[in-house]
Amino acid sequence: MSQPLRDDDSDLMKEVISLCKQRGFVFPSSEIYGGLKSCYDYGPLGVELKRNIMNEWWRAMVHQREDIVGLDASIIMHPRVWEASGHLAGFADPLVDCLISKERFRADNAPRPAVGDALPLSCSDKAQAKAYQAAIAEKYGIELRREGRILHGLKVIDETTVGFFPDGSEEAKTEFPFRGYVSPTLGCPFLSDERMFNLMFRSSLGSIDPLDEMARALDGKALAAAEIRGILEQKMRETAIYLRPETAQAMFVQFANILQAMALKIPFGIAQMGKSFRNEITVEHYTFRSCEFEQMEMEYFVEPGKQKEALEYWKQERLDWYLRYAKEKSKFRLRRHEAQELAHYADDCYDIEYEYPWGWGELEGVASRTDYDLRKHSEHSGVRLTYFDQDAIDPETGKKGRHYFPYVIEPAAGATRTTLMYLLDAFEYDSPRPDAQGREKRRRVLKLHPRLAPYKVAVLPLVKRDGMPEQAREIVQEFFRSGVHAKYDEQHQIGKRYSRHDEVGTPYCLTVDGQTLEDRTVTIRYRDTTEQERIKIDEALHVVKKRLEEA
RNA sequence: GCGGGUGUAGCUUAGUGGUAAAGCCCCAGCCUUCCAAGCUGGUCACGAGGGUUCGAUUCCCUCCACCCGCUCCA
Repeated sequence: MSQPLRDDDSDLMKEVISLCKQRGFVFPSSEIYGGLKSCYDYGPLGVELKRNIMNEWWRAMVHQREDIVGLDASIIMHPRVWEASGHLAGFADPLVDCLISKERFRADNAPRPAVGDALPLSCSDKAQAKAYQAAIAEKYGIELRREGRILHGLKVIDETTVGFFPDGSEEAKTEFPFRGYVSPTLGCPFLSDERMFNLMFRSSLGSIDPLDEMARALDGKALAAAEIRGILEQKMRETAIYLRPETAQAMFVQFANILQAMALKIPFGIAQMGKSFRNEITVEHYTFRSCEFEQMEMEYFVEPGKQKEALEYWKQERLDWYLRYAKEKSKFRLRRHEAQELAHYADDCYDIEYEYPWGWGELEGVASRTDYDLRKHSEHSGVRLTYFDQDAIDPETGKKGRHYFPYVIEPAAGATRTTLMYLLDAFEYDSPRPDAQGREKRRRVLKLHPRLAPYKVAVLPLVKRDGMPEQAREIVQEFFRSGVHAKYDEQHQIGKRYSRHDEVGTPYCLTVDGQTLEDRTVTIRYRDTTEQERIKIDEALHVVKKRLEEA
């Protein structure tokens, strides 16, 4: 029986991060220069794992069905793509810091008290209330009345003014500018300026440095900061391009080409995997949230009205896909978005979530995107991005033949997240058991699904003599030729080699021993049970392939 | 970005105002015929930059990175 790591999962992340670095799965990016925030590199084993995961996705989404085709679009697209999609405007969130409590929040989601409302500041406890009371007195010269953990005295006068009303007073003693909202936790109107955090990476296309243009535009002018910003923004825009914040848009932008080239009939899908980039406000949890990440997205186009059943289908299909390779099935769930949680383009959405060591977090969003994207791109480009269905009845004319914007169901998965998730899922310490010397040892093993494992098979001479290495090399060559990723290993004693392969998740070990030289048989050892069987050399490749196929 | 914590070898840890110890790993050799054995030898570290000091890994400052919250969402 396996047991969870220690008492809880709190050290699981540490263990996995450490293993990843030790055994070549994931390294901090640019580490010799001190690392770079949230950037990680996939090492020799990590790249295999991530690739295997992405290949499995591609296989399930594209190769194993007839209604989905692939795309590999340029990461840099026309800037107008992002105007049309709403990312240029909508992807910039106005963020504000509360000057008293220091909490950071989105201005558009903050509570908006009405004119005439009192603004009690609710602190977490008495001590905090006292501290905030003092801070406000010092900064703004007003003495709020404290009642337990609440501070009283502020009131909204009109849309742009709050006042300090000492006890019993009808007249505001002091007035302050009011933004129309307060900080969510404290309820405080003393706020920093709104700052836009554009989540897209901006660069410029073209070999001419836009800085020269900017310098010329500003030369000799005495301007205020806002005016300078306006000019710079203008000059920047002329050559600005953006790194895509999602792979999805290319599939809408290429909708007409793909439809035409492939003669597709609705319902059909377009799938794409690749890098995306977002200037996250905060990065966290190792590779879980980073500015550069990899996605596996598919846009599934359906007739308007059929989106609900397609959503039902895809949310289940995608959950099943994760479960197919997972060890702990109970750590997955579907969670439907609340109405106010939905993005502006969505009419419904499910998240596929995994219970990470820090709690439930998203792996994939399966969103019902309506016809928003195709409609927008059609408006902005002037190109008709509708589908003509000759059998459908046009609801307006009642006749056969209908042009419409297809509705879209989008399963959007995080490939980097999925990679982290399967590492966490596979990581395990076996129960302690005595080793050959009778000492208690716990086996550290990555119980990755065989098709995800970096090495499929290790080929090992039992000892480094008597022709065993030669025989083993012959066997491993056969695997190389057939494209099954194999590893020849002759260092250290056999037990150590087994456990090293357990640690990186190699599901099968083939061992050449004395008997091999007599009857051309080898032992095959299974990672999860450590049990062994004897098989013929000539069957080894077939046996491994079959196991991989059936796993 | 703000608040709190952390930073010594590939990994896990010890330690000191006089340039550092161990276990595991790794490398070479001996030994070894199935689950991290043993023996011998070896490589490798005080996150970066300033300051205080005769002297800093240790004290101070700044930066960088990581972890935990606020926020985000693939």
